[in-house]
Amino acid sequence: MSKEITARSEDYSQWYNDLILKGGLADYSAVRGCMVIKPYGFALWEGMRDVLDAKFKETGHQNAYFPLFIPKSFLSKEAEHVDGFAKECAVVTHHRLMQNPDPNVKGLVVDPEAKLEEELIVRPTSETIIWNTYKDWIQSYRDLPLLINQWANVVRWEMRTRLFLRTAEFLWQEGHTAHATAEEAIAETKQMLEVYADFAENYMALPVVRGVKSPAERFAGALDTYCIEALMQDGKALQAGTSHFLGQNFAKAFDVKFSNKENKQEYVWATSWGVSTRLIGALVMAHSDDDGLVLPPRIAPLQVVIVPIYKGDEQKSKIDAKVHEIMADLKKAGIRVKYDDSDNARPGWKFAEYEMKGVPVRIALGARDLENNVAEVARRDTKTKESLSLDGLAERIGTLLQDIQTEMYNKALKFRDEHITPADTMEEFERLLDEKTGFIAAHWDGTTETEEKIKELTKATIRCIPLNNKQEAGTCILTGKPSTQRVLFARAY
RNA sequence: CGGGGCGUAGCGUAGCCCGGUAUCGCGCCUGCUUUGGGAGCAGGAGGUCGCAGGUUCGAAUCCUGCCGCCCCGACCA
Repeated sequence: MSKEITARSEDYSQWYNDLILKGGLADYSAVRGCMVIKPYGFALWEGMRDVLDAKFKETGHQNAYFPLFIPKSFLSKEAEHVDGFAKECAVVTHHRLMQNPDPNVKGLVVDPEAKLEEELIVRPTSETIIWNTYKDWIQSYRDLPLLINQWANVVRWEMRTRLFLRTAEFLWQEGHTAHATAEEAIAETKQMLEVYADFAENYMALPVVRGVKSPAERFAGALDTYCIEALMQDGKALQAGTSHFLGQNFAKAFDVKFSNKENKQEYVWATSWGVSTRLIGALVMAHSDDDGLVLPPRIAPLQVVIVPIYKGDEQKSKIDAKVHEIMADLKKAGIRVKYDDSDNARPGWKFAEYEMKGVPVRIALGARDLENNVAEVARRDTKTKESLSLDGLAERIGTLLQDIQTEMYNKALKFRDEHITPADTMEEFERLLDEKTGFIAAHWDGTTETEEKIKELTKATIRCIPLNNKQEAGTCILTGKPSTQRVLFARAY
C-alpha cells in the first residue's frame, strides 16, 4: 500500500527506480549523480564481489590498491585513452579551504594560495597510474606475467545518471595484467571474459552474448575490447562486463620494458578488465517483476525467509522451537536464511515486503502446519506456493533453490534467444527495433562510418560481434557492400 | 545544455486559481485487542510549506530571483 511499484507496462524507467528505492538497494544522495548504496544493495554487491574475487584468485591474480588521484600528465600519455576520458573527469585543483575573507558572507571558500602545482584527476579508470607503477615493477621476463586486480571506486562525470546503471561515482574491480607475449595477453583477455560470462550465467542467471566490440565501441586505448552483453526485459541491451587487450599501447606510453630470455628489451603486453555495480542494475532489470525484485538464489543476500504465524505466546514458542530446527538444518546446508519473528508487522505485510526484496523462497509456519507436520513454501520467481513435509525440508529447500536458479536462467535465456532476430533490410531493421526490440542480427560493411550512420538513423549501436560467429556472405543493410557475417545491433543502456 | 515535471511532517499528498496561520492517508509513539496476504480501536508526537527578496495588516497561496531533484534527449560502463 505504502510501497506501490509502477508497472513495467506503464513506465519502465519508473518501475526500475521504484524497485531500487523501495527494494532498499539504494537511495539518491545529496550529491547530484551519486547514490547511497544501502545495506541490502551492498550485501548484493558483496556477494558478487566475493564470488568474483575467488575466481580472480583461482586464476592467479592478486589484489592491490592504487591511488584515487592521478596526476593530470599521466592521463595524457596515451593519446586515445585521454580522448576517451577527458570529457568526464573530476579535477582536483586545490588542497585547502578558508573562511570567506568577506566578513559579510559566511562559509568556506577555496584558498587561492593553495593551488596544486599539478592538478590531480579523480580516477575514471586506473591504467595510467598503474602502468606508471608497473614500470618500476617489471624488469625481466621473470617478473611476468604480472596479474593484479583492484577493487575500487571510480568517478566519471556523466551528464545523465541512473541508479546503478550510470552514476558519477561507482564501485568496480579493474584487473591490470602485463605479459611477455601478445598471445598470452590475448589468452588472459579471453579467460577473464569467460570468468565474467560464467559468473553472469551461473550466479546471476543472466545469459550473455560473448563478443568483440566494433572499433567505435572499443575501450579508449585498447586494440580489442571483448564484452558480455545482456538483454533486459524492455528489449534494450546492457554491457555487463568488458575485457580489453591493450597491446603495447600503455607499455609504450609509460615505457614498460622487460628483458627477454635473449636479454633483449621488449615492451610488455597488457590487458585490463572490469565489472561494476552496474551488474546490480542488470540483475534487477533482467529478472524482476511488478511486485518487486526477483533475485537468483546463488546471489541473493537472503535465500530463505521464515515467517511465523501464530496466536499467543504458547503457539509462538512451539513454532520457534521448530523453526530453530529448520534453521539449523538449512544453515548446515549452507543456505542463507532469516527468521523474521518481529512483532511489529503482520504476516501479510512481511510476505509483501520480502517479495519486494526478491527473497527467492519464503517459508510460512503456523500452528495448523505444525499439526500436519508441514510448512507452506512459496517461490518468489513463479509466485507459487506448496505445502511441504517438515521431514527432510532442508534438503527439499536446497533442491528448490537450485531449481529456481536454473529456471530463472532458462526463462531469461528463452527471452534472450527469442529476441535475437535477423534483418536484411533497413526497413526490417527499424521495424524490428521499434516493434520487437532486442538484438538484431544484421550484415554490416565493417566501417565506423556506416555504424555511426545507423546509430544516427535508429539509435541502435553494434553491441558486439559474437565470438565464434557464423560466417555467411551477405550485404550491408545500409550500404549494400559485401559482408562476411552478421553482427548484433541493439538499443542499449 | 535543451524539453517536460516536481519541491508542503519519515513517505505519499490536499490546499495555491480566489491571501486569513496547513488537509488527509501511510509510517512513528502509548495502551488494549490481534496475527494463514500489506490488522482494528482509542489516545498522542511530529512542519524553516525548497531558499532569498518583494507586495500586503496578514503569504504555502500573488510577484521577482535563485537552488535542488526526477523523467525524456545529446555523452557514456
